[in-house]
Amino acid sequence: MNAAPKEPKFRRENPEQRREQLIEATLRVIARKGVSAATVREISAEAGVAFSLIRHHFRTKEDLMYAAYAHHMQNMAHLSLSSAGDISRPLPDRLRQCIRDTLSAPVTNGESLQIWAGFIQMVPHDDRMKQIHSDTYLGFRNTLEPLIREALVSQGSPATPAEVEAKAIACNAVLDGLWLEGSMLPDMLPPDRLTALAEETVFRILGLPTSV
Amino acid sequence: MNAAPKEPKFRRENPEQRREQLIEATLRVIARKGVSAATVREISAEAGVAFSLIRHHFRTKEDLMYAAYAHHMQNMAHLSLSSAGDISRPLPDRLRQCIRDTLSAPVTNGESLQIWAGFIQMVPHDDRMKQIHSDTYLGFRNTLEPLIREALVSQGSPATPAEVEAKAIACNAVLDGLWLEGSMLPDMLPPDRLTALAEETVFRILGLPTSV
DNA sequence: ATATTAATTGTACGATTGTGCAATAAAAGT
DNA sequence: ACTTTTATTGCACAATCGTACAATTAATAT
Repeated sequence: MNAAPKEPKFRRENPEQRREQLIEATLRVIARKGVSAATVREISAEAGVAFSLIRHHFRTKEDLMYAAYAHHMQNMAHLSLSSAGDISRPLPDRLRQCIRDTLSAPVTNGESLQIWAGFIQMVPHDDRMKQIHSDTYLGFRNTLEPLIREALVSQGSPATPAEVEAKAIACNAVLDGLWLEGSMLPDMLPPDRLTALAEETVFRILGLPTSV
Repeated sequence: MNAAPKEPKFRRENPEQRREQLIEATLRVIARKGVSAATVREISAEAGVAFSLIRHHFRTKEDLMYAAYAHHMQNMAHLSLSSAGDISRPLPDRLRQCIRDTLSAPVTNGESLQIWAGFIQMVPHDDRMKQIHSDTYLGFRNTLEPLIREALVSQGSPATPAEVEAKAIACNAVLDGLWLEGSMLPDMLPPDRLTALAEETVFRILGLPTSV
């Protein structure tokens, strides 16, 4: 009788894609309502699936959190430092680009901070969180260090490993601090202002000419 | 028969003191196990009282969280900047003292960071948290600014309001960033190292002589 | 001593949580 | 067309959450 093509009740997704959908739904929920609101039911509703599906793709909810944390951190690091290795551009340009990328959306952004803070408070209580944390943090600094070394060398400044490390930590701290403040008080500290402040401070730390 | 003095089953405490006990128990629990573990039952166990007592001293659990957040922030600010106003000491000394107080325990400290991160993620979703946040943050910067201004004036540097504010933000960012990193990686960045890095960077930002 | 006050306890309740498991159905193989 | 596979759903469950409220009991006033 009825030859109308029945609409399928759900789509079978590639497991890998589905995992990513669930991870991204998790991050959206955390950004919007905080970690405490990131329940399996809320997340699955955000992803448009039944809440029991989560446990088919992730052994526990914790596993989903691990995956979401790693995903978010790798994403932030990439957004911040993707221009660091572009050797076709002059050094100060690259540095400026990294500073700008770090201190404007979506990296410097209230939602990113929310996600970060939510995860950070789990780190001390969980070994796998610790692992993800130190991996991504050291990855960030290891990408930044060559830039610092190059800057010091170009100035004829002493570029001993100790010196490079110290300056890298200091520059990293400036970026972290401004990222923090810019994310929390976006009206008071818009991206242009943050970028200008960071450039001047970083260049001053490195002894580079403060271009004007 | 038995004239043994009955041991009272509990002590009636001054409400004000009890409130503070509960607040401090809350902060200990959050520091040790994270916000999600800070349930009324866990907190009251930490304080050594029945869990239903909490709701006699705080209208809701949220109210307890507000009080704990404000308490923690005021405490941190005081620990960090208590020497800022001591005009009997020369400026560089005061600056150095504030830097050291900020970048060593108990301010720079994994547990303080835990507490801070736990509360920070509540800020965007709650107006009273927002209020507490901006109050304490601006309070911190307003205490730091006179120090910056004094430093600039002592150097004969331009100390226009805009200039002072910019330098204050930069110095604040350095402290925030190093506080963050030192709290997360205490082994890699012990207080002495943090303090040395901060002094050099802050003095360089302000154009003060980098004493050696 | 006795009465009054309110800090404290004990228990119960509905809501929400992560998880377990059987039923269903979409997609791929035959 | 039929079977197989497994992604997906739907429902139930115990545990834990914040809250409500009546019963205690320490402390104070009379």
